Formats: sequence, C-alpha cells, structure tokens
Amino acid sequence: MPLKLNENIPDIVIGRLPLYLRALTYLQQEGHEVTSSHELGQRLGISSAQIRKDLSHFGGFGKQGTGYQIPYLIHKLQDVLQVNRIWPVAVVGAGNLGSAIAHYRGFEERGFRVCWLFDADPRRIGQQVDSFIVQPISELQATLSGSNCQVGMIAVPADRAQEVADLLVGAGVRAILNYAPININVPPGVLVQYIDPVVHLQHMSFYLRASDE
Amino acid sequence: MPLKLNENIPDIVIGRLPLYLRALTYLQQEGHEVTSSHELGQRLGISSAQIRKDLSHFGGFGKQGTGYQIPYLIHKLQDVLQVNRIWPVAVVGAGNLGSAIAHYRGFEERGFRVCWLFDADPRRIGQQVDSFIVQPISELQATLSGSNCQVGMIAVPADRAQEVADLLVGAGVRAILNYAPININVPPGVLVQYIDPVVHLQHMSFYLRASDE
DNA sequence: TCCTGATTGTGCTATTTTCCACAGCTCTAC
DNA sequence: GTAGAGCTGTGGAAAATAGCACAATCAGGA
Repeated sequence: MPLKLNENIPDIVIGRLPLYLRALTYLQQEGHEVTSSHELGQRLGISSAQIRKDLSHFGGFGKQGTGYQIPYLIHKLQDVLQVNRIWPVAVVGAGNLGSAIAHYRGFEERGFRVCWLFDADPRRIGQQVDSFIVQPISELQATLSGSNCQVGMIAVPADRAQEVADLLVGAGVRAILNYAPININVPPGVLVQYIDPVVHLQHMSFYLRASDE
Repeated sequence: MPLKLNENIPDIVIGRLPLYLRALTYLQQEGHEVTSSHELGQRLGISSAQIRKDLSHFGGFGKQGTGYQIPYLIHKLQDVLQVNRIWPVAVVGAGNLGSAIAHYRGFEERGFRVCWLFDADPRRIGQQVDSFIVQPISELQATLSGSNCQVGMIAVPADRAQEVADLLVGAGVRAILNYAPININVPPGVLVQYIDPVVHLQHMSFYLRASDE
C-alpha cells in the first residue's frame, strides 16, 4: 500500500510519530517482533485509540487481531518522517553545548548527521571538537551553499541567535533547531523548533506547590 | 489582587507561561516598560486573544486601554510559576551533556541552580566540572535526602535513565527533566519532561518534502 | 469636559483534539 | 470447523482549545 499523505494531517499527530518510532526501536531491541496499540500506549502514556487513529492517517499498518509488526511499522514511520536517509546538519556554536552536540552519537541511527561546526570566536576557529574542525561563521554561507544542507542547529547565546538564523536561512537551511532561549523570526516555509530546558523546568515548578513548603 | 489559582487551569496554558515570561524579560531588557497582548503575541506567534485569555486565568494583570506593565507582569508570572525563588537542582550524568549543563549560566536568573553533579563512572568521580566535584551516584540518596532538592535532570545514556529516575524519586525529587531519549516511569505525583533533539528534528523532517530534491 | 483611539477581559462560537465503542478481521485451541 | 479471545480501523460523540467580537475602561488631547 502506498503512503497516504494527501489529506491534511494535523501537526500534533506528526509530532507524536517520533515518539512512536523511538519506543518501537526500544521494543525491537528488547526482542519483540509484534506490538499492539495498547502496549505502545502504555509505554508512552498515550491512549491506544489515539495511536491507532494517528497511524491510520498514513494507511493501515497493522493487522486486526494481531497488532503491528514492529520492523514493518518502524520502516513505515521512517518513510513518513523521511528519516530513511541521513540529513546533514550544520551546528553553529562550538561552546559547551555545541561541543556536546558534536560529540553526541545518537543522531546518525535516527536520520541525522552533524557535518559542520561553526563558531564566531577566533579562539575556537580551527580547533578540533570531536571529529570536526571549527569553521568561522563568516564562511558558513560559502561552505553550505553547495552542500544541500537543509537542517541547522543554533547553539549560540541568545543575543546572537537571530543573526545566526538569518545566516542559516540564507544558506538554504529550511529546518532549524534553536537551543538559544529566544524566539527567532524566519521567512515562511522555514521551520523552527525550540529547546529551552528552563521552559520545561518552569512548567514543572508551577506544580511544585501544595504539599510543599 | 491575590493570585487566583483555585479554578482548574489547563496544563497547556501553564506550558505557555514560561514563554511569556521569557519574552517579557527580553522586552524589558530592550527598554520597554509596557506591552500589549498584541505585541507579545506577534513576538511569539500566538494570537493576542490567547495571551489575554491565558493571563486572565490568574487575575487581571493588565489595564484596559494601556496594556501590561512589564515589570509587574514579570513579577506576577514569576509568582505563578514559583520562580520567585531558586530551586536547587541535581544533575545526574557528567558526560558531555552533563558538563554543558553544569557550565550553563542561564539557570539562575530564571529560578534554578545546579547544586550537585553525579556520575556512576569511577573515572569521572572526584573530577571538577565547572565549580562542581563529580559525586558518586551511589551517594545520591544520602547527599540529597537532607537537602530538600525537588528537581533533577537526567543526562545519562538511555539504558541508565530508568534506574537514575528511580534513585532521584527515592531521594525526594518531584520534577525530572530527562535528556535521555527514552520514556521513564515514575510514581504518580512526580513530574517528568523530556528533551530529545532528534524528536524535534524528525518532527521537522516530515515537512522537508516537496520542493525538495 | 468630551471625544478619539487603544487595549483588556470575557461570553460565546468555531475548530481541533481526544476518546468511546463496535464492526470486522485474525489467530489459536480444541 | 468452529468458538472465542484479541486487535485494528473508524464513525461519531465528547472534551478541550482557540478565536471572535464587543462592552468596558483608560489616557491624552482639543
């Protein structure tokens, strides 16, 4: 069955697919070959009905009475999310966070590979971080323009994030993961996602009242 | 006016408050003293009506015709989110990520302070990372139990995350920020938030189709 | 003092998201 | 074979979320 994608699929559904994919990978590593919406939902804290409905947007991946073949479902979700390939990623910022990202080994098996590491600080340029030589941000555009790099990560201080975003967009990047704790403006068609640990911490600290000092 | 909190406030509203607070801080730094739901919404890509409605859950913070006094609104949001104080945080995992967290200077002014850094690897224990001496995870419980530490961060490999979570919960932690790319189980009443960059990347790569190679 | 332009707070409506419940398919056991 | 247990896919109801639109209020200027 070909992948259904014509209908308009809610973004919130797309956002859950990576979680399903991640959980399925662990299930597979644990030796499971088949799973059910119920089992998956229990792991993820999501109702089984929601998982079935989410998956049904893309066609019938399961079999009634049996459940889902894990390798097959993984394969299909990788197709849907387009991670059945490796996206080259440019990282901007070679400080503590950028270095941690450069060292991280978990991207490749999930569809991404850090290929460039840029920084503006002359003291960092030329230094080796993991297997990368830190390149000057002034050459970002020239370096990336012939490369079909469509994914970038921003790991610079907040006051530099907007200019870095502009540079990345200028170099053809269409998806940006921004670790700087600030909102950035990008032209339509460019995607941005944010990671700010303090936002998560503050979300939780709201609930740390009552039964507490 | 006292803080309204009795009514049941949707979690999704709470989740946006840290974003409002963050944007307000930048507005203040830029020299603004007053803002409007419209201006704030424009910055955040959120409708002004939603911002007004979100804020109204906690009482009237603005003035008709004028807008919101930024310092006052910041103060009120800090109250609501309970970040008008500093929460001590325990970090588990002193690898590249844990070290980057330990070096990060952005927690304190937003309500959190890393106070402990634990690791299981004997080669790391005793080493200095930023201003911290890495402590053995075997002493996590003893170290934290008298400390009223209620917030923990997990920065260990996925296959260790569950046991670390159990340790933290055992030591009295009630809010966990998990950087390991795996779901963890915690008893009711304990909060967990997740940070997995690949989830965000895969969310975006879905949309990197069409108009693409 | 009164008019104008701006902005909030909110009742109500529209839209989105989640969930229920069941027909129908699948496999196993006997 | 056939009964029975288990599971998917899905229509439609329910719940949650977002947005509209406007009365009420405010500041400033004429």
